[in-house]
Amino acid sequence: MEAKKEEIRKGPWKAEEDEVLINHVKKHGPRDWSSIRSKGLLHRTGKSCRLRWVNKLRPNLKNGCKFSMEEERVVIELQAQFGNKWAKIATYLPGRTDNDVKNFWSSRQKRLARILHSAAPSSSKSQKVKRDVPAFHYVHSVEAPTFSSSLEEESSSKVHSCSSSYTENPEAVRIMTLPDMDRPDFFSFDMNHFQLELDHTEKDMFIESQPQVSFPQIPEPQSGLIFSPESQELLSRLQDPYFLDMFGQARAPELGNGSQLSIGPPFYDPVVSCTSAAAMDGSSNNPATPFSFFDDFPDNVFDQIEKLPSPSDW
DNA sequence: AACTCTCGCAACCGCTTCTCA
DNA sequence: CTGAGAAGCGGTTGCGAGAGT
Repeated sequence: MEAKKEEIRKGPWKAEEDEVLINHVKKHGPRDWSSIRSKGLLHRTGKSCRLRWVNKLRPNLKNGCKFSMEEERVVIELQAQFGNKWAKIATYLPGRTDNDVKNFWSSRQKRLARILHSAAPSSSKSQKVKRDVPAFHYVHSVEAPTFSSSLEEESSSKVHSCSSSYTENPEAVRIMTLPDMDRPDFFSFDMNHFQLELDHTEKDMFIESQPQVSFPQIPEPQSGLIFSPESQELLSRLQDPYFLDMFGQARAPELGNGSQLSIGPPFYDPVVSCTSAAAMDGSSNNPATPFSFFDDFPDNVFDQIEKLPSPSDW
């Protein structure tokens, strides 16, 4: 008649269960998870109880609060430094759990992968759907691409200037790069590279502060490209310095030169950041503030980017 | 209005590491 | 030292909500 003692409940937690779990923690602290079930308090595994506590019930969690820009930055940099050590990364982000960080990262990666994949000529069929061609004016391109291991040398590679508003944002460092993907199928366009033009001052600053990486090149734009304001905004984000971190370093956490990262252990107050009006009311994209480059990539941002010849052709 | 797609999130699974008898 | 159980961690899955068609 009554449910078997062995029956283990799964799925979403009820408020009553949460209450039982909270009471248990009040009495015994966040441990002895298995005893919750063995005492018959809940028909959940200890593992499940622990997870529920850690991810949802623990005090001071920032549930329902989007990652602030600063948090994004931290995650990107720490992921580059530590790899997928979500629990470790989460310790730098008070109020965030490893699950939060993991979900944040994977969803952004997925979005980015989709966007980049849609840039591939072979997959262009799937990209037309949502938006019109973005407006983005390439003013000119200069010099031919060169490949070298030196960033200084790279700075003379093929670059493009553009008329988007990013040029007015001194915070924006103007390089984007793509990951050195170890999955050959990640891009079907043969790892063509991207690079945007630096103005000299900022470029020099960037060069001084960044590791040397092989810079992808922005494919030669077709003349007269016009991108929507939305895409211009996106493209401006692509020039965020942390874009470089994410792609250039994220895949090489074990590199000995992780010291090139600019951050150290906990260095900001994400709670404050979370509770700021901008973070809470969704206005964090206020153009007056540093942008969050991950947000809202238009699906077809790379629609007009042409395939480059593979480096072996150069 | 119905359907599809994408995203964010919660929770589970399986493996590894830790603790303790 | 060793083995069993507990705890921790990273990867994956499933679902609901919202936006787009």
